[in-house]
Amino acid sequence: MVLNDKTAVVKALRDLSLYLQLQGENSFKTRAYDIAAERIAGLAEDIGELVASGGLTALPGIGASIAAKITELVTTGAMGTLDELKAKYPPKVLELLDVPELGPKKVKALVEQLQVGTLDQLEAACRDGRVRALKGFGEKTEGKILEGIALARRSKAGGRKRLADVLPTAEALLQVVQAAPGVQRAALGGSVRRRRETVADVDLIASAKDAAPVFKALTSHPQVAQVIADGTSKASVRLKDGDLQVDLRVLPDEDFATALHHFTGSKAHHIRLRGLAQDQGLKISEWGVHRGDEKLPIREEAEIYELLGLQPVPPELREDTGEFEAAAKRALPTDLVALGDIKGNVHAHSTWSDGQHTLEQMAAAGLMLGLEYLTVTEHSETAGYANGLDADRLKRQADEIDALNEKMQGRLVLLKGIETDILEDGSLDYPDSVLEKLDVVIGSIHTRHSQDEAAMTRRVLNAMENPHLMIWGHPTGRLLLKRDPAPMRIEVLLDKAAEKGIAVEVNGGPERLDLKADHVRLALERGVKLTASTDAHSVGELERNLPLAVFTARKGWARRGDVLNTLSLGDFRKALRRR
DNA sequence: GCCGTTTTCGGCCCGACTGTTTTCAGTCG
Repeated sequence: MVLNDKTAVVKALRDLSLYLQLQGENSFKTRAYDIAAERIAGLAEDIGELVASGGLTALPGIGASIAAKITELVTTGAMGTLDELKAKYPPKVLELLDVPELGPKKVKALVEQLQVGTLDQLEAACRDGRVRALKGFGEKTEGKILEGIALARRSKAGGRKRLADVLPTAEALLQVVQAAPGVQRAALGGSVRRRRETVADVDLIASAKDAAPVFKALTSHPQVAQVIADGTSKASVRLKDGDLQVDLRVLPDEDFATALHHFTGSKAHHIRLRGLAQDQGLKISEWGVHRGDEKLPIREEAEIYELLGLQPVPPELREDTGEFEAAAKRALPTDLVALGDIKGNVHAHSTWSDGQHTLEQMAAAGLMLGLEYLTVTEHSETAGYANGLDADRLKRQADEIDALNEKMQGRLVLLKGIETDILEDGSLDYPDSVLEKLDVVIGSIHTRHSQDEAAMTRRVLNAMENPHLMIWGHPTGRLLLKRDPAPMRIEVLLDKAAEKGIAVEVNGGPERLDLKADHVRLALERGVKLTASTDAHSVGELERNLPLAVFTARKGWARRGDVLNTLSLGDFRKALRRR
């Protein structure tokens, strides 16, 4: 085993697909590599173990050929086929594909006929007018490529944005569309609706008899920087704020459900669903479900699934990661946790440590949100950077909590807790004599994220041996688009959490969403309970972060009963009782 | 390249929009 790195395998497969596309290879063949890449990306198991056990070909979409290439990469650190292809092209050729308007065919022409190999060279070729001289290119394409180059340079990080950063804009634009003249129904679609943790654009779907005024409402909006496309059923714009692309579709109301379904995706989900439809002599597109020339009336999305003998699939679950198998057996969860199920806030900070608002302000905000209880979990002593509490200040805070609880007369109850650091050796940051007095003990890692996998795993295993640990906070420590998850054997740790009855947090901090949805599923398979936590450092975050935690839990197939803070106060405390 | 209770060969989701075209290719989602 030379390269036990899942992301490297995924990247190699994706790159291989791109190079083969540049070669002009059969699209079904290149898609096979993309499908395999997605399969590996969604994999929870250790790629090295899978290779060693020979289990790769058991995965759908991975046959002998791709399995051999993955095995080669993992065992030798290189993939011969990929290296040979790379050698045929300029080293940075794939970044040309990041330019909107440029796909494999156009890039191939540019590389072969103009010897263009970098964004800079492509820009120069456009400015010299050499691009427009190529067959299939013209003046307009040249201009669009120039714009695309600028865009590609601006969004080097792959162009994806955090869900939390896009959601407010998306919801505001939905309101703009809903308010447009003649709109009957309107909804968000795409990866925003599926609650992907990062999204590339915003999809809006609306129904109206006359589409023109609806398109106008979007294209004339003051936030719009550029209108990319403006057709009879679709308009695309780019917003001033963050280069965010927004696509709007407007259709007759009879097509709304199938259009919404279509533009919700995912692509992988559609490919499976349409394959199943074909088997039954049906054709599904955004324009409806057809049997031959007959168009079947579809009023709601659920009818599409029922027509195929499937249980309707909630948007968050439409990723082709097992939902079809479950839907065929009618085994999909029908009680995914929802925002309205949450009775208490877990994980909050105040001015006692690094929060922005006082305990009283946080309590008042919790009350306004209709919560029954709120766990006060400041940082612990070692977290000096966050004004962590020593045992003495923790005691004084307890007095303030007692006073506040008395004042609120049970309308909202503050629970005494701590977010203790899990120290480098896995010990917690306070002696048992302090921890045993607390209602809630969250253990989190805040330092030394760079320990290797074995050390990090041992560290958390040790922490879980502590009978006072109740909740494992933001388990992997990742920061979306910023910091990778800490290396750790997540399955081993979730096994341990299940054994010890430790709950695992789904942290709704916009940058965290940790556990992530894939890991939530792993936890649930083991019977581990979750908390949908806000990790709120201000009253605003109490409200903002809870939906994000709930969305992430839902996307991981969490049901109401899997999430401890759906319980009322008494049951929540019982569920957290120390071992 | 993957896959298979009709198939080990012959399929593989489907359509809109744009620009370069004289009927369509490429890109996108």
